[in-house]
Amino acid sequence: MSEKKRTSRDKLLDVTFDEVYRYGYCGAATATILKKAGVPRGSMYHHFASKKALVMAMIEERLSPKVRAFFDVEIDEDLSAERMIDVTIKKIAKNSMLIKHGCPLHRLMFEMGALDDEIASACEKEFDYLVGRFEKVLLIGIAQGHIKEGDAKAMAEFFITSSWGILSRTPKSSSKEQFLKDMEFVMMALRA
Amino acid sequence: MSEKKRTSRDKLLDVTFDEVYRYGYCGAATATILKKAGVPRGSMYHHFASKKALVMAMIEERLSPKVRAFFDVEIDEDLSAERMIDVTIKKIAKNSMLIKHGCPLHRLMFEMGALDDEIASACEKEFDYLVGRFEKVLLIGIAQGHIKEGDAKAMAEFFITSSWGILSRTPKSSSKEQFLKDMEFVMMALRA
DNA sequence: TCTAAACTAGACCGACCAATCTACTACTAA
DNA sequence: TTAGTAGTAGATTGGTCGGTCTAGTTTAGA
Repeated sequence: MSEKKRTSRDKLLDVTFDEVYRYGYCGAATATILKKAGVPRGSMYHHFASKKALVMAMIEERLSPKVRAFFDVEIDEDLSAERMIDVTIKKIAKNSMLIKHGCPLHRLMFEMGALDDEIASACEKEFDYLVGRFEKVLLIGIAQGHIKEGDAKAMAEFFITSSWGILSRTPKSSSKEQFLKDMEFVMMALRA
Repeated sequence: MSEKKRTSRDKLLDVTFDEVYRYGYCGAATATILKKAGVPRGSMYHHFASKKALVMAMIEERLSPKVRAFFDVEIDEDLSAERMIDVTIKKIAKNSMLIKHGCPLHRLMFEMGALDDEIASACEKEFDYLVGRFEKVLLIGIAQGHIKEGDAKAMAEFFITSSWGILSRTPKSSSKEQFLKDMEFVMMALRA
């Protein structure tokens, strides 16, 4: 497997992530992706059967790792659950793209939810992963007595969906300070 | 001003609301809108200068009233603030379109936030209205002692954005029960 | 060195997009 | 009756969309 092969494919995936994040699935044009990646049409359709296939690969190889890197709680048994979540929140707050344009997974999931089952399912899979991770942390928190007793999975889903909503304001009206203030409310609902 | 004139314009606005709600601004095709409304192209461009102008009118004359009808808190000084909010939550929960496809204002605002300033501003105006209404109710709640002391505007923004996030799951994974459960967490953050 | 597969390259295709155009009809007021 | 306006009607336009096609180039193994 040559370096060039991977390079061309990788460029396509990188640019596709950016374009879909910015303009959505419908708004992202293959012609633009091709131009920005500096890759000819034939190469794209050699590597991917269709625009949809390109986006499905992008979800798995770009969006998923990025989202996990930012939204995932790093579990550290030595820390309190509250501290682990706090670190995650601060990490999100530091990423200005997330603050201004929201979570890319949320964007795609919300747009495609009713339009394409396969893309929606791929997004849901990521959502479920994040929920699972947060659930684990919340269970630790409940055991530690820092988090309210109750359905940890439901709490995790509340945490992620409400965070997504908080992050989904217009770039103009969103800010790091606003986000942190709102997340404080979210935590109030979960703390024991 | 004839009846027919209003009928044609109205049909266009009604169908535009549906199509934009379902497929987004980019995904909504004027050809489809025209076909579903049973209105010829010329009529549409007689009433509206462009697709964007059509959507701007739709926001003001359809989306805004609908969103206010569902998301707005009806202020009733005889009730407790908590009860007023509870009525609003129950009203949202009863609307299956909102539960399955999320808030149409949120959809458009999230899609267009970075793509068109005028549409984004029109949406923000509605957001600000809703925030203002909730703020008023929360201030009543604070006075009554049912709601936590604090920045009522920030609380109102938290309430709306987190509700939007909670409502923005895929149609497959969203349900009335899930929504009510999640809104209970939101209220936990606000109750005194 | 030869061959097959992997990959690049971009011209090209029909479908569809928003928007324009000209012609026509219905209504209204002078 | 007539002139002007509001609205209907849909064919047409230029541009963009995702996707196909054929040809050329590079790479890896026999």
